[in-house]
Amino acid sequence: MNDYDFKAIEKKWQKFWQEHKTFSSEVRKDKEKYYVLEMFPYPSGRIHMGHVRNYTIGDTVARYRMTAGYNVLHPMGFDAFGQPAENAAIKNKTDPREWTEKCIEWMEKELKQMGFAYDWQRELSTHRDEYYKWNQWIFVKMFEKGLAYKKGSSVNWCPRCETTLANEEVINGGCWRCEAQVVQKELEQWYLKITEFQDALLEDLKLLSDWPVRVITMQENWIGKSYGVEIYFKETQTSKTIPVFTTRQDTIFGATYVVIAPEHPQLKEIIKNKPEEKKVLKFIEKVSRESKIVRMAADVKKEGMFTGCYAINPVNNEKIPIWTADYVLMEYGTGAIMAVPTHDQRDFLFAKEHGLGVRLVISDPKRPDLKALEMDCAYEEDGVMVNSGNFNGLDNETAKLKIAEWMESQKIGQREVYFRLRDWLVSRQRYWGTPIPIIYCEKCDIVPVPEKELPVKLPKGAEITGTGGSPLSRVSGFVKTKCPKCSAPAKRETDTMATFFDSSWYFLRFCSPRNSQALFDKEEVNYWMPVDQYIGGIEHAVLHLLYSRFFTKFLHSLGYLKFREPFKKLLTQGMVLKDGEVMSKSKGNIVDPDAIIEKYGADSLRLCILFAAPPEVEFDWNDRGMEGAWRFLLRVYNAVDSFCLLKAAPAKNPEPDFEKPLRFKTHATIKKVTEEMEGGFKFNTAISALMELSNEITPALKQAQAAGANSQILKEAIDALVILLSPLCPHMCEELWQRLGHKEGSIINTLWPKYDANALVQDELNIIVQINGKMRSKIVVNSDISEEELKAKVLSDPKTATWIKGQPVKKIVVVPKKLVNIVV
RNA sequence: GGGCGAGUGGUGGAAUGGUAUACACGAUGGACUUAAAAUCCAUUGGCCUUUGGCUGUAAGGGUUCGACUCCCUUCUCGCCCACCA
Repeated sequence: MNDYDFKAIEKKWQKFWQEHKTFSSEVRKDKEKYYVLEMFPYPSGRIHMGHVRNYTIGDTVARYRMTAGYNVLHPMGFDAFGQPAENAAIKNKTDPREWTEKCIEWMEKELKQMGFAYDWQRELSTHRDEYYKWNQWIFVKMFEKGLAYKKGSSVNWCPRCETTLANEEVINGGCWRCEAQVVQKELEQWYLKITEFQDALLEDLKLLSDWPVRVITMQENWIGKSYGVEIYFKETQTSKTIPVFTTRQDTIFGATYVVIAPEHPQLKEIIKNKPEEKKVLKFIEKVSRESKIVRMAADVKKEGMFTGCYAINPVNNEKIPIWTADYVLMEYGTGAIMAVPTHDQRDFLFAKEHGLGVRLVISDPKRPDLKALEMDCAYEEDGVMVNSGNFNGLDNETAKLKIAEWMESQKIGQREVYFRLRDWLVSRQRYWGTPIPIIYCEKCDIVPVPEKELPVKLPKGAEITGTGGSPLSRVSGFVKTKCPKCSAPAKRETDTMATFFDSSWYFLRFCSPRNSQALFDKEEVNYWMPVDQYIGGIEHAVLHLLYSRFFTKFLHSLGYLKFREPFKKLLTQGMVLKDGEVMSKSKGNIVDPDAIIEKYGADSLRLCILFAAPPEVEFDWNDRGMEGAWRFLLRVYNAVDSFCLLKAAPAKNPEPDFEKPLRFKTHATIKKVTEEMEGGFKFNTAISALMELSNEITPALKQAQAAGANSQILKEAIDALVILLSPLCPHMCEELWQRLGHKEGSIINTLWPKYDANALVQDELNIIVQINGKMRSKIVVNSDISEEELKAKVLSDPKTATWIKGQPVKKIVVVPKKLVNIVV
């Protein structure tokens, strides 16, 4: 029926690319570099539609850049450490390494089936010691700089995974991986001092103008820098200073009580020997047992009690009660607040519940007569200062500055900046990860493993049960070692690193993946980096992208990198849903890419997924889309096939009437598709433009067939169609390109076409005629018509005249080359 | 509660101040066929008195010669953050 044997074509070209190393890359100073990277996958064994979408977008960008003459780096690897391998080990008694290697093998095969233009010679996997050796190297460097440190504190603990979690890994109070409720646990753990770079991480977001705004906002919120004042309240009995942090120092005259976090170290001191002591201690005990999630749930009533103590408000020497309550967190600010019920909703609710005082200090311009006692919610907006001593009458924004300055001069407060960002808890009680390269010696304390002894290899044969802490602690041959400093018997650290550590610098390793002397070659990394276009899921907006920026800044501070930001441009692609839901095994709504490739081929799948929606929008998978993609490819294939059968054009090419419009369409399409490939990335509209071109080629081809001869304009259109489509559907286009007479090499070595501006100049223009803004007529005019001639022509148009009906013309608006609007 | 985004035919979507619904899917009718599939052709927002006209981009208002597009109000949905003082 048809000859488009996609199976044979796809196999043929995949083999060709592999044999000719078409996509291998090397540093070349004579060409402009372009590094395009998609977030590397966890090797689960099978690729899913999310991968297909992510990697098709990246591949299209990469292939376009290759064809456009750039020196392109487009690598692929595997983020191979992590829990699924360990879970499989527990369930099936398999070795995580074997399981992972097997999965990688399957996955590579599937990726190759999609025809992605990767430089496979650069492939890496984080579970190999040649890679994780450099994880350990980075860790040691951080340790030496004081940026990797161990401390005991209350940590996030997933009871199901039996391991610690970073703050970034706690989503809605649950584990990011298994969704189990996270609890707090007192543990001694390793942290990375990401806060060392908090200012740079926030400030340099300004350099990322090509990142989606929402990712920037999410990172800003996560870092959470707030400017405020630390105000010194004095406890009346002990005269101890209790600093509180506020961003609303303008409301200080409205403070009617102070709240101190239950965990606050000063709390136990000030309540000593007070009648309330016992009750308060009981409350502290109760809160400490509560999980953070329960405590922070929005709908839970805030609990608290009076401590029996009082504090002096330093601005007016007022004596106000000190309370303790679970709505104040020890981790943020100073762990104590001044409560202003009239201008903070949380304080308002708490004050109402416990009958605490209220005083209005900022008046609402919309309700100037409002009284504090009549309020039904806090007024948190701007307004004019009242009941605030010398500051009355000022607007509160001005007062903020004046009060801060005045407090500093009186030494009752100090301007401060607080961040929400916390250091990164990086140790995990897992087997399948990078061993933390640390040795504990009784004499020398914590000693990092010297560089020449790296890597600390992950031992084989550890018993993985999923319970009872770090599996490595049960491998005695691993634990027992000698102190590198004093050679006394010592013990190894048995925790492993969070896998986000591995992925925080892999983009650097791709620049020199086989280097055994260093984590990367300095020259190569500074040639290829930063990544010009990074593509991945929005779910990494904070986690992976923030950590990667942190690592880049760290290595930059050591002088290894010349750049401060790893990813110049970021595209966050939308999810692929099925029936409005995320595809998952448990829901049984998985669409298997393999089955689709089997039926329609990889090119159709690539086209379908790009045509379905713009890349950043999520879309619902529909099998019908495949039919449409398939039909289009078939039409293109058949068109090129029939074109090849035509005789070459005679020396004197007769000009069939299709030629001029076809040439216009060809060059308009080149323009449109090039713009989208360059950075617009609306592949869906690029594809529709290609379909339009194809729709114009079809009748032109019929005419040429009838005439029995070729046409240069038709040839140009067909060539353009094949090249412009090649980044999207590479196999078929390689094949067609060859049939069109280009016998040598790959289509990526052909230069991407440039549009001819002359071809886009039209002799005649369609002008829209509007009466009072409504479209009433269309006229065709010469493109060089003057404005006056155009007006005259429009007014003489009979159809226009019937609409004017002799009414006086008030105004004529002319939009050059587009329309004329007559106002009557 | 805060932030960001979105709302357009039966469906995915196009148009970012100038012909609303490009391109496709689906549907209907026709050609081909013994038949079906495939393919090709035609129609396809709604309404009407149908060679024409009215109306129409969540709802209402505004700015403009002209608004899906800009501004204000309201509604709905999605995502992210959420006792951060």
